[in-house]
Amino acid sequence: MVSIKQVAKQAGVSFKTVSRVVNNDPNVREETRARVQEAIAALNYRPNRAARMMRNQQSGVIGFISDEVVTQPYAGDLLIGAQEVASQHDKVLMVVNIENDRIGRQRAIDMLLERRVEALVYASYYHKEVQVPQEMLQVPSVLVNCYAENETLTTFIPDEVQAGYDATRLLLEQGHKRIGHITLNPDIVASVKRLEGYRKALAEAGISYDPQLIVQGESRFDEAGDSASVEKAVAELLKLTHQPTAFVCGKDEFAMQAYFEFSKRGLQVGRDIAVTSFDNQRMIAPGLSPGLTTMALPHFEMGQAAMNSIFNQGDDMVTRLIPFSVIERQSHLLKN
Amino acid sequence: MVSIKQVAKQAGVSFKTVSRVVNNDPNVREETRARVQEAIAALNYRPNRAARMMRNQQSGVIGFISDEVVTQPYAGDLLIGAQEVASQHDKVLMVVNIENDRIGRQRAIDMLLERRVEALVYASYYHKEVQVPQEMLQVPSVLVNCYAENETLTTFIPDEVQAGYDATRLLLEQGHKRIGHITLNPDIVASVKRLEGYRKALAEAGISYDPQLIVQGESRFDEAGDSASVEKAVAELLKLTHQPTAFVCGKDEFAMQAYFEFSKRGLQVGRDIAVTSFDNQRMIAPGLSPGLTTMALPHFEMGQAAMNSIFNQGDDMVTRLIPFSVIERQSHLLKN
DNA sequence: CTGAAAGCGCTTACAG
DNA sequence: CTGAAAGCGCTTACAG
Repeated sequence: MVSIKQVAKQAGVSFKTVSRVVNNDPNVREETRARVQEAIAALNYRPNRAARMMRNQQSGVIGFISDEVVTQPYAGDLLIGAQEVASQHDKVLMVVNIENDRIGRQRAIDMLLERRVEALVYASYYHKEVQVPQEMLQVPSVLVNCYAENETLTTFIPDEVQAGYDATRLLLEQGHKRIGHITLNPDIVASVKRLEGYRKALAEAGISYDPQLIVQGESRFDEAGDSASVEKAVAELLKLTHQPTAFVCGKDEFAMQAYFEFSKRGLQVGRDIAVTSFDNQRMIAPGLSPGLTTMALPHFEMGQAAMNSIFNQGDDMVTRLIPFSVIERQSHLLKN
Repeated sequence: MVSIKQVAKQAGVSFKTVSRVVNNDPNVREETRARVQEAIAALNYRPNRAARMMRNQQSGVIGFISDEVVTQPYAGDLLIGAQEVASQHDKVLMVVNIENDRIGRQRAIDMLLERRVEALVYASYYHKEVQVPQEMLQVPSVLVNCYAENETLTTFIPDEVQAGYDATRLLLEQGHKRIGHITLNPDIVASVKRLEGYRKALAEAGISYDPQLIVQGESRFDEAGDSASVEKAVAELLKLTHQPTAFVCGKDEFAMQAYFEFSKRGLQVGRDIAVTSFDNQRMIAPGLSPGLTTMALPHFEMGQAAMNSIFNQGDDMVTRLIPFSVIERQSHLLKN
């Protein structure tokens, strides 16, 4: 790779002058600048960012610790949001994905700290609690889509309660009074918080809460995609004497399976039953018929917000709730 | 951040001695080594990787240009595979995701080259042709899940023909003679090559090719997830006088929609109709009932292979086909 | 407007 | 076994 000295030699100036041209220092004679620029173009010179930053005592890189965000569907939008803001500030992201047996958290942080990252983003593919490694505190750090018990770091998480509220509200507005809710694994935050939102919406509408309408679509030990549990959940809800006319599904996969269960029974979403859901999996939601109305996780927005907070160090340590987007398709409406 | 000099001072040695200890040079007296290590621990010293690499004229970083691989479902496994191999070689990945309006290709390559990446991986989220920017040729580069017309670079792509063959073969082995094929957009490689595999399997089984059995599930201008086209495709195939008894679906989303179309007509996959598909979307394939038999794209393996080729520069420029994995669930079997 | 010196945090020869 | 010098590619004062 060609260095500043070679450019200087080619242009017949000192390497300091080349540095001036590269950095747009106005104190260079036009004629000199042109000559240097010519040499730069001729040699295809690119300033060595690392050398420059070493002198300035900053690396220009931000560490992004990905707890599977790049392998889970669309959670990668977290990264995109973060990258967008970082690149506006002329920083580059160094991504390390950690996963069970592969690269561990310790290794990831070591690699990043040896590179002198200016800040650290720790992002999880689903909303959960994490143990923050002590070393993260050595540089400005934020948590995205996850939180620490002791609240030591600025945190960005999705507003699950609001999402649960919205998903339920959409159905209430259509006049439904009996709304079934097929929940996620009860150990995860999303499950608990969304149920809270569901109850809040009911309460607000003056409808009393009926625990019979709440069934788990996912037990604590479920394999991903186990369709048997949704099958059972739907069966259970439909055999109630006072049947639900609408369903809030814990995720789009549940909704997909529920559509099948309805279909088996001759029931049709959009005609006999209304459905809302969570996640907006682009693989599923638009492809169902009718299209699935669902609450999209604010992955991109969380990534952006997290990175913005890094550049606005004035902010105190806070936990910020980022709203879901309500993606309205047809499944929450009934047409006769 | 603490530097080698501060450690030296603390330990009462020259900074060169600290360097020796850090690099496990045997020529250090045990007692000295112990003293230095103590100082390192006390100050929580971490060698500055960038400084070290600058002296050695290598950055230790490999550029990963992601053409949406981190945002598309499971394509991120490409990154994971690449990262795994890179980290075995003590290299770290610098990921830049390029996307329409956000960061462009030129910008991405500039950022990476300014960081003096030792090699470049260009990965696409689906198998397609790309224009390789000239600048990529300045460093060792490989293409993953995409290819260049002029074959200037080592390339790793999925073996579409074999996958098409396998998907069809599974059905032929069950005795099916009439196999419908719902294809992807005919402009993409996967569509063409898989059809080639389909025909090869038929020919081998001595079954003549019937163009009536081939319908597009996706037109050239389709929106993602448009369910209308699969609805039409299935209808068209089922109204043939000599109906197909099995279907090869171009992707799992098609299969999901086809399941619904069958269900509407009282047909059941696994009893009346056999299905195979492509992609192994974990969001869909295991959740369908019966579970969908599908060809999984070798994302992880392609990432690994690409990175390995970077470290084995002996290899000549080649195009290597990476096999899909056949994920057998129940949908290709008929049980009476 | 231009340049020579010093230094960022390291490692690579070379001395002792 | 240990250290002083030089240098990687830059930028930051300071001279002229």
